Amino acid sequence: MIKRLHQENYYELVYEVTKRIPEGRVTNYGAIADYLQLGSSRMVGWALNQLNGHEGDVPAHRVVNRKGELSGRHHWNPPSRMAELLEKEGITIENDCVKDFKTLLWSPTDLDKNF
DNA sequence: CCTATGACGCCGG
DNA sequence: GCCGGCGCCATAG
Repeated sequence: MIKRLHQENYYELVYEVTKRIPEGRVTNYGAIADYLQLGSSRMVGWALNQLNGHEGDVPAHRVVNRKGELSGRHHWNPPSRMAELLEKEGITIENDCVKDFKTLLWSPTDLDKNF
């Protein structure tokens, strides 16, 4: 489990999970919070908010809300950047929403299937 | 210490 | 399925 690899603070754990979202797929805040047992999906948003600009190798654009909406787009500059990154991976965005969200949704629990 | 504020989500009506 | 209410909890002030 990831918690064993990096027992730092919770936002480091959030970044670790986010880095493992496959290209062309997305996940939501709640799925990450559940997997890490954070107790609140808001904490995932907080963690990603700390990146603000210097995302580095963390594909934060692949995290959307439970409906597939790009609720975090306003925290990018420009705000359209989030959608652009997703479309670059072959994902279609309609009305700030991931098209075919249901089928593109990836869950961190898939990681444990390898063990 | 206390209140407000979220890149959120569940539940009930 | 669409709201409103509420629970959640780290942070900021």
